[in-house]
Amino acid sequence: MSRKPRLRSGTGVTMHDVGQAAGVSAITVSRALHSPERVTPALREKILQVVEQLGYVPNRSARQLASARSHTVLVLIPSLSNTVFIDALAGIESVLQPAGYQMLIGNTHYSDSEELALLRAYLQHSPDGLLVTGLQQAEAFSRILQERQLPAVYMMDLSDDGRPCVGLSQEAAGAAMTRHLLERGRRRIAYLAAQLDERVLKRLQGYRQALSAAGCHDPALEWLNPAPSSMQLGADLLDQLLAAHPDCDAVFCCNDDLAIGAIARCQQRGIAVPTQLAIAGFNDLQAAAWTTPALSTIATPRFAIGAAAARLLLQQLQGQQDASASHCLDLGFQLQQRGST
Amino acid sequence: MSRKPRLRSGTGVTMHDVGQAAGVSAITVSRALHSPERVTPALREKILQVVEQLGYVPNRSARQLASARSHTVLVLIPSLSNTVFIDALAGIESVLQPAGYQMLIGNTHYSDSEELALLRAYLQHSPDGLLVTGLQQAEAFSRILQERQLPAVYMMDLSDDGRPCVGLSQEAAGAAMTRHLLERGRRRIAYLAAQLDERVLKRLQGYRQALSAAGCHDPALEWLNPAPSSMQLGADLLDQLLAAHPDCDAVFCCNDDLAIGAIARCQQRGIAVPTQLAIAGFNDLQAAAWTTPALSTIATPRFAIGAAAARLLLQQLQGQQDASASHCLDLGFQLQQRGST
DNA sequence: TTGTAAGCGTTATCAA
DNA sequence: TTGATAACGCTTACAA
Repeated sequence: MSRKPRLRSGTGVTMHDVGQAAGVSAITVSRALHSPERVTPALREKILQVVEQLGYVPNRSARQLASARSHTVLVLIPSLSNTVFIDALAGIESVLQPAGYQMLIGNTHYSDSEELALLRAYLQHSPDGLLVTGLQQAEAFSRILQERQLPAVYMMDLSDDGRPCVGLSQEAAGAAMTRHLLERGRRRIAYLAAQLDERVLKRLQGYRQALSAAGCHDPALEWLNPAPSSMQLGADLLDQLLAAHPDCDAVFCCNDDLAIGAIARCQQRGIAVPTQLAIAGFNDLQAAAWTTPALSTIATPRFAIGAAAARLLLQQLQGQQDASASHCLDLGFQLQQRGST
Repeated sequence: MSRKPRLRSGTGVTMHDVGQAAGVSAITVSRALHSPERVTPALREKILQVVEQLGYVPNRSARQLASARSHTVLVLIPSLSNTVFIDALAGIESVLQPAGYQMLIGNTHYSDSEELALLRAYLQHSPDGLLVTGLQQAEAFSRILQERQLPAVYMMDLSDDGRPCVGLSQEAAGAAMTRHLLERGRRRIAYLAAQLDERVLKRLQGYRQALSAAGCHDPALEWLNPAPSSMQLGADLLDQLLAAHPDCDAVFCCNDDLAIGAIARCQQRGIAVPTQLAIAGFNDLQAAAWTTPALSTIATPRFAIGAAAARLLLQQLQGQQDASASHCLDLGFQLQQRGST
């Protein structure tokens, strides 16, 4: 009675094959690979040899199906073209990969609804956990996480509701840069912003606080544009701003891209930076140190944030979290003063 | 006889459950979802309703295991911090996601051995195909692909051995920029390079050809450094180069990062660009248009390359490839002349 | 410490 | 057009 042969993935070497060749059963091979301590050293040695010989590659689908654990983490970031998130990704990778976890990357394109759609789509992979950028998601988002009991760690900002997070206070950072400009003697300080995601708006809050405290907040100097950030946009917005407010003596750009465009435009227009106009950015991208003059900015520990968030998530996955401790990790920021202020 | 209950992933709603609720069998649900034409429209409608109602989410592991197809593509890129590859990634994503394919991203860190290790590791996911950066891999690499009959498309360069690829002639691009500098009247043209991956070396070949043809090739002006590219390195290498060869009248940097650092250093040192020294880059990153003066460079269609490579791979996966046609897609490049030359 | 039996959720095969 | 049955390769539960 010939059984019907089905397509086989990979080389077709299974645990069963390895077991036969080593004179043991499949389950022993499984143990030798995943819980070495439960198998006699000599036996384990032999099994590993056979694995090598036959070129056995474990089948992850089968493993997932049987164990109901995917060893997979879904990472949601707003953009691939923003170095900030790529750096965080690199940090995540540095932790997840050695731990045997796979990361699935979802690009939300700064959209709540795309984010939700991605979550739904990636649910098919039954990720063990999530790393999410920011604290604000679509309403259904957290409901789904709760229904499925999916652990998540939030990155880049600090939560005030007990959700585990790793990041920095965007508000404090915005305030810090604004105070720096005040200390440099500026009073007509504009906030130039694009994209207007939650982090950009929190920096705006910090900017407002600092200026209000100093008694020089002027809402007319908040120059906001929802378009995606770019150097070109930075240059354009600077032109607009100066046309409307020629008395402006400093521009705090919500990120380095805008700031680099703004500085270049000043060069083109012969506006002296920082004498006539101080310019500040945010994030400390590599290029910030190489403009003329070099750009003052806020350095953010993106790689460390990604790595710490991944570590925190792994702890949760491995059940090591104290339900008591609120896990909100503030990794801070650093003001990089350079020539532009 | 109570069966032992096991951990269930996700919500625990299975095809079987959906089938029961809709009064059909599981297999019919499967067909309703994946081959609609094989199910009565009315029935299909009903099934979809139940799917919605119960919040059914297909289990990808089970699907993979049963069908021996993972709908997953492994993408190998040398670096996450280089925009060039991120752009390609975005192009890939734009094709793969709508087609229902998942991309697994492997970061090789510019290392053949890491690349091989990644391939081995990701084999566990039994990817249906590969998108690989560059043409040069470790020896075992292609052997594994052959053993497993894994289709692969190579990106960023043009193969001369029939392997399917999408990219541009790095050599021709290197030659084109060099000829441009010659046309601008330069004769002492240096090649400033870092990282020294295969693409950088091919551009070097193009540079050599063009200069030899013009009778002004001087090997002493090839300034190569294996360290990772950075703006800092570009500035440093420029200093070294000029110290050794003060008569140099143009510098062709192997990428924009180096070039941006070099231009900034010229500004700092008061070297007139391009009058005294012309500077050219490669890739046309966003920042290239915003240096002072703006950087002349070679624009490369990264997004399009990623997208086309993904499309080509999908064709192979769906068995639409003509074995006859050699699939080597040259998407070309464009010389962007700006102020620096 | 090792093995046996059963089941994870889906799809391929074959039959109705 | 639909369904019954048997895999897919692995791991859990339990027994030896």
